[in-house]
Amino acid sequence: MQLHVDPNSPLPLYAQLVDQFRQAIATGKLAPGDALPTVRQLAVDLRVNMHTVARAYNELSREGLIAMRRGLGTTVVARPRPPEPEERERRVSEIIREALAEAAALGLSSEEFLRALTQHVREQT
Amino acid sequence: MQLHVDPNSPLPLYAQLVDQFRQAIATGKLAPGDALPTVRQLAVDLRVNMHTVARAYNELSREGLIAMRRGLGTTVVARPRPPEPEERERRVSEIIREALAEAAALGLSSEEFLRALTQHVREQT
DNA sequence: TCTATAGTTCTATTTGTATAGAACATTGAA
DNA sequence: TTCAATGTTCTATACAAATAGAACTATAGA
Repeated sequence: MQLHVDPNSPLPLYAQLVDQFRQAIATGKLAPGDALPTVRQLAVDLRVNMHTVARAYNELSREGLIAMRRGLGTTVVARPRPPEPEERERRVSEIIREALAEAAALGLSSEEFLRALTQHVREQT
Repeated sequence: MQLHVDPNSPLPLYAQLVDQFRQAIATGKLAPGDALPTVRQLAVDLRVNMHTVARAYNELSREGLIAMRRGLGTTVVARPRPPEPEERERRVSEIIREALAEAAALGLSSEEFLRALTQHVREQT
């Protein structure tokens, strides 16, 4: 799993890590039982402070996604509870709205973006 | 133009403002010549400090998107230079990749997301 | 039991964000 | 010229983020 942090981003480092792990777990790239790098190791790899990694892990732990145990390391516990259909609907709309807005900022109409996505999905299969 | 800031977001307030204005300008919601709220006024409206708004405006000014003039106020100067086709291509891919990842985190396959987007676009017209 | 591993806690320092209040500088309009 | 509007600069304070280093605690395995 490739992780990266951008010290110049206005998003705090710990939040960048949380986002990436949350995403990886939600999509199954990290499955329950999988081990995460140790706090110290990841800190060295990313050239980041141990406490910064620990903070990210603690956040994920609070959410119930991972479990940290002294001497043992950290492992994925569970995939997040899937949202209610209504909430899910709302969030899909939000994803679409945001993607279209970003595409528009590049000069793409909704139709053009839809075409690009269609092609992308076709190529994946 | 409706603006909003979330004090609980890990993204700094000034960065939230920059994002929203950059987006509005890029999509044409704010066109060259349009006036932005004054630093003081927007600070009052958003219940945010004057310096926070000023910082956001300064960032946008540095990018050449707006011009601030004492006594006159702040106006949109230009739409951002459109990226080269190659760069544009790359960024569209990135938008797609991210949207699909977020959709996947909600349990949607690429095909399901494509279907949702198709429907969304149809409804817009 | 001993030891290495890995998370936890503590203190301290630096930097960035946000707030507050005040004063200053420039501009257009009265 | 005078004034109000608007951005600019300055000082100060509070808090969060990030870093650094050290010591502590729980665990599995030799």
